Amino acid sequence: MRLSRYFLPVLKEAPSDAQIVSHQLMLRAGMIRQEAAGIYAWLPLGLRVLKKVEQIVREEMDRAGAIELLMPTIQLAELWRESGRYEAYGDEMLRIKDRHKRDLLYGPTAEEVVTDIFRAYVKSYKDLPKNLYNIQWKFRDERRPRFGVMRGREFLMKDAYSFDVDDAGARRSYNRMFVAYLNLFSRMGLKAVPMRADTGPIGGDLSHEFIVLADTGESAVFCHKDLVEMAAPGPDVAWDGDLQPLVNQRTALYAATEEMHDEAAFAAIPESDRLSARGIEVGHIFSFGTKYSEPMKALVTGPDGKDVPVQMGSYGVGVSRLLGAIIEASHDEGGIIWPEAVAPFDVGIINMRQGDAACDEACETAYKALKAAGRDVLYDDTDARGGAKFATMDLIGVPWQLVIGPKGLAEGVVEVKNRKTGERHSASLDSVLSQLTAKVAA
RNA sequence: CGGAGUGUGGCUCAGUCUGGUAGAGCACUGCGUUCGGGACGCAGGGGUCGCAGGUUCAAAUCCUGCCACUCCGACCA
Repeated sequence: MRLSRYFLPVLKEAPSDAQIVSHQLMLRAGMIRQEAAGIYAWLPLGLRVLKKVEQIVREEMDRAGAIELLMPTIQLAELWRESGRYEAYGDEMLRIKDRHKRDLLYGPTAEEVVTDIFRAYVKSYKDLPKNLYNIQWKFRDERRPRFGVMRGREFLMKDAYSFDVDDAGARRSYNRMFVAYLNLFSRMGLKAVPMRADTGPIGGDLSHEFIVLADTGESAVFCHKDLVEMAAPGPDVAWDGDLQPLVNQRTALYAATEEMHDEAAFAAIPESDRLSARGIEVGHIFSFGTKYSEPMKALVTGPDGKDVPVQMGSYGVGVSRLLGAIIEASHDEGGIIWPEAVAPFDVGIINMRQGDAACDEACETAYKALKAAGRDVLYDDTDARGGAKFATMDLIGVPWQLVIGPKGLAEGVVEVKNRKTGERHSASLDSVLSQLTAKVAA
């Protein structure tokens, strides 16, 4: 992408409405624009990152055996009356009527819809287990939206729903999501710690929140230090085998949010291993049995010929919230430091002297070569000064910055800078290009 | 929903107390000089001062009502 043709409205100063660093940086980097409290337009740069985060979530869900579908944002009130949640959900639910005065709502979650879909088609235990997920916009009319996309009213959520014939199957489904979540957050450069959680209005008895540690997090958290440094299991686990040992490895160590905190259990940990911090909830998984299948009559016929309500679980990831969480966890004075897996661009080209024939030519060569190698490239071909170009690249967090200017070219070299470490080195354009194009294969 | 605060050009803000022709910096346009970490000069464009009503010769400024946004709390897959 040539910056001169792109839409990247960066701000030198942070709008005064933004209080926390991720919100300020998202606004300054031209990623989002607020349209109303808790409602944001995703500008081109923000959308790029959102799509990359979404794709990682999708890949890890698919790997764990979940199947993607897409459910509507607008749902029928009738389904929620069946489950009993239409009245219970309260003002957080945005309720609307169509031209026939029929009660509709903008979905805050999709247990009812997915249960309706499931019950329409699945009748036998032989079709189980199943896990259906979608990545769709949700709306919750929060009393107090805040912190930009961290607690928006409209937000993008991945929500998966598992269906099993018995408790043991439901447990296996839960474990698959547990492990998938560890991998998924790890791929985004996040250290997300699973913590025992309250099940809230969703109900059920088995639940974990996945918490990213950050000073600006909304909840206080307490855990064993080892949990934070524990590496993710990786993609090659036995997805159809027994994942319980992997889960136990984590759940054996103390970890709880404020609501579930047990002071005595925490005190039992050696003091040097205790971690008391703040965190951002980026995922939440539940196993809740027949809470919905029973009232909504989602029944399957078991091996004994008898109909039983299906055992369900639901598994959420706040996709749009993750962008805020990543920035909270990874930034400096200059701006955002994107982990390479989610960076909006892989490489930035800085033309230090736009209009200089030799500079322009070298930049064009680099731009074409990197694009041909499949890299996402942002070429700053504007006539801004070098300093401003560096500032923009740093602000939006481009991991690799290729600096091409008349001074270097006179000596036959260009410069490469790493956003995260700040390290730079000079080399010939050819060798730099072979390095930067090779990174994509790695 | 309780408490606190803020609405003045795209952004950051001054001006409001004490009413008298709407300001600055950044950004934007033109010309010129510059050019390796957010340049400089000259000349420009852009604002129903959140909305509505009231007081007054005169309202960004005073009064009343409303709206929006932010923060703290409560709340919260």
